[in-house]
Amino acid sequence: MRIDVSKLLEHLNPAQREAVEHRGTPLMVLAGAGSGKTRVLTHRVAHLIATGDAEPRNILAVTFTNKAAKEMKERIWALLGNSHRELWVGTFHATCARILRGHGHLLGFDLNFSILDEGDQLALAKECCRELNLDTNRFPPSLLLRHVSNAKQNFIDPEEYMAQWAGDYLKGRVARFYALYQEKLKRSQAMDFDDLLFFVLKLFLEHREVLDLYRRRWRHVLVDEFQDTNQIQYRMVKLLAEEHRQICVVGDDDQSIYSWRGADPGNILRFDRDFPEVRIVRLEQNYRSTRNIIRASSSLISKNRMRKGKDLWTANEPGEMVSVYLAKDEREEARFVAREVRDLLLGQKVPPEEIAIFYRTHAQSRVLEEELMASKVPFAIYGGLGFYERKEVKDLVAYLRAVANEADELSWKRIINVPKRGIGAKTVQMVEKMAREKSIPFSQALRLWTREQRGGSSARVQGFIQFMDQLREVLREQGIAAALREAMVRSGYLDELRKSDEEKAQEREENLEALLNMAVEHELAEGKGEVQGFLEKVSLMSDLDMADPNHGRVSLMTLHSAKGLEFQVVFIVGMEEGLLPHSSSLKDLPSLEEERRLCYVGMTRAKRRLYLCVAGERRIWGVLQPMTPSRFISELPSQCLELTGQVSFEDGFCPDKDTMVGRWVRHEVFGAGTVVKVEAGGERLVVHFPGVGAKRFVTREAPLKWL
DNA sequence: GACCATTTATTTTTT
DNA sequence: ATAAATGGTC
Repeated sequence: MRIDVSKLLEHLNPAQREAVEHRGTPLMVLAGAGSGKTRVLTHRVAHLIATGDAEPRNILAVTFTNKAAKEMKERIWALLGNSHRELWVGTFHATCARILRGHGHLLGFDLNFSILDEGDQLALAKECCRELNLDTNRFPPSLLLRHVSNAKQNFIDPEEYMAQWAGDYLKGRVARFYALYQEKLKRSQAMDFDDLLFFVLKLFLEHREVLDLYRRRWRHVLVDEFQDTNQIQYRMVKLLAEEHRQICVVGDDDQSIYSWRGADPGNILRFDRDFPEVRIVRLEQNYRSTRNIIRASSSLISKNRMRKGKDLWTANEPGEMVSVYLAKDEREEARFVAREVRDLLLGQKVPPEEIAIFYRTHAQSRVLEEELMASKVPFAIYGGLGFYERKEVKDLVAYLRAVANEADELSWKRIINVPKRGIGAKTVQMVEKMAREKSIPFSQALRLWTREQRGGSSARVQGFIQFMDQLREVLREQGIAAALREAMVRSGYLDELRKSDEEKAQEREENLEALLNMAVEHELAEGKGEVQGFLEKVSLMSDLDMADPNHGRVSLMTLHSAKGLEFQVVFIVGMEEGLLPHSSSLKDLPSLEEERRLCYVGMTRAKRRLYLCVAGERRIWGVLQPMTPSRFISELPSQCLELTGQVSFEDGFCPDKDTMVGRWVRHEVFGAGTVVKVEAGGERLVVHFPGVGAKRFVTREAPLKWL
């Protein structure tokens, strides 16, 4: 099929066009929020194909989320007029999983290896702690896992870690933990998320022929959200591209909000160094938001010192002011949001899916849910527990994993007594010991154990094994969905669920039904025998990806999950010191700046209308605490703000002087401002008014009211 | 092995 | 406030 090349370039601005047409040297696109980043990526891929510069199978495009990958694929197909299965667009993790299915055997991995999610990891970590007699108060599994993850992201294996840190009190223990953790993973033929990346890099470094294969295959490499790449991802990409140098990375340092997870925005600078002939294109025109929103956001982000610098501008109309609402407490804040949302829906006919409410922490969603519910506003919450993390879904998937990968000890142990079969911890312990002693997989030890033991639970174990063998047959002969149904019904799982007096039983059953439907769908798309692909999908998908065409619902989510989305109307709630910026980020400048970027990301999601909400007091962990408006609000230019809401502190209320700094006051003439300094033991105050500047007052006589 | 009481720890989390 | 994890008892 022929595609009109000039048509592809038609609706692009000069910078976008350059990014699409550029050839010959590495390319870095610094794309501001709403500047058409995805557009550039999709058009570039389509352009590569349309001009004949590349075959679909020679292109690798990596993203961070399945959702982004899916969107990109669909948009490219739309441009090209048909679907290209040979075109590889996927997340880093899915790409790595695929590579390892193909070549993992070179590192001793079974083709059917399992992928552990966070819950599985934690379960395994706890096991390790128990075996190592680690005091979980002093060394919480989550902390140990964090260290391990860090090590993996820096490509440090257990031996190297041990050699480096054996003498260190904490890290010496981490080292032992790391070694055992990896050993258990290997024994289970399992990998965690970091392993997928780690082992691909290892594969590339130790087996040049594999690297060469992929270098020849993927002659064009494109990376989305480049600011979010970690050390190991960067090295992977670099290895793939350093020979042909046909690489295009797209990112925005101002939207780097995952550095606490290992993302290293320094890779942007590193790219400059490793590919000195790089062509840099800046996309600075924003097509998404009104001028007021852009002005407020740009002003905020300009307060960051560590940035590459970009000037975002827009030709859009000024639009409405950014609303700052001062509420008495979180309840009143939620009521305001609910009331406003209702008005937008009914009065102004904004469709619900064009409205979003963002917060810093999940804990904040509860009041909002209650108030929205009370106002009969349809809404959906994203994040929190993902579909595949739900207990009942994980249980059922564990059955599938156990038969697909006999070595998967974690899965076997998970389901051995679910539903209850009278096989308890004692039995599991004994079988485990046996498996260790004979160095055989857990499932094999189970079989052996029934042969050697009489009485006790051995008959029940026998029954369990028989059931699993049967399940394997069903899977082989009738496919995934049939096997899931078998595991659900014939095991007695569903009966137990129905009998339980749990109030969520109904919901759980619906989830299982949804899982079955997904299995059927997968079979239709990929074929009945494709268990591995199904399990991979299940492990690598988050519920954010499933966020179905969330039609007819207002979206609630954390600021982190808001990245990459856009809405007509956006509310950011909890704009208070300690929440945004979060208290844990006040210790150093880099984390404070990341909080500012987080706020920036949230603000730039809004197309037409932006609300920032502040509560004067808030219940945190059950205790009522006075709150101060976020410094980020005072960093916005007052000309594009509209301050509304109740006065939330009584007149004359004077907190002690340590907590006065940062407090908001209202001045008869200057309007709202924040206290920036307390002088002479509280007798004088320096107050900063947005757009006016700093003013000094005698506290007693100042015409100020606390907000 | 199951159940109830007490204790404990709560940032964000694309995969 | 809350939920999960632990520890004791039956």
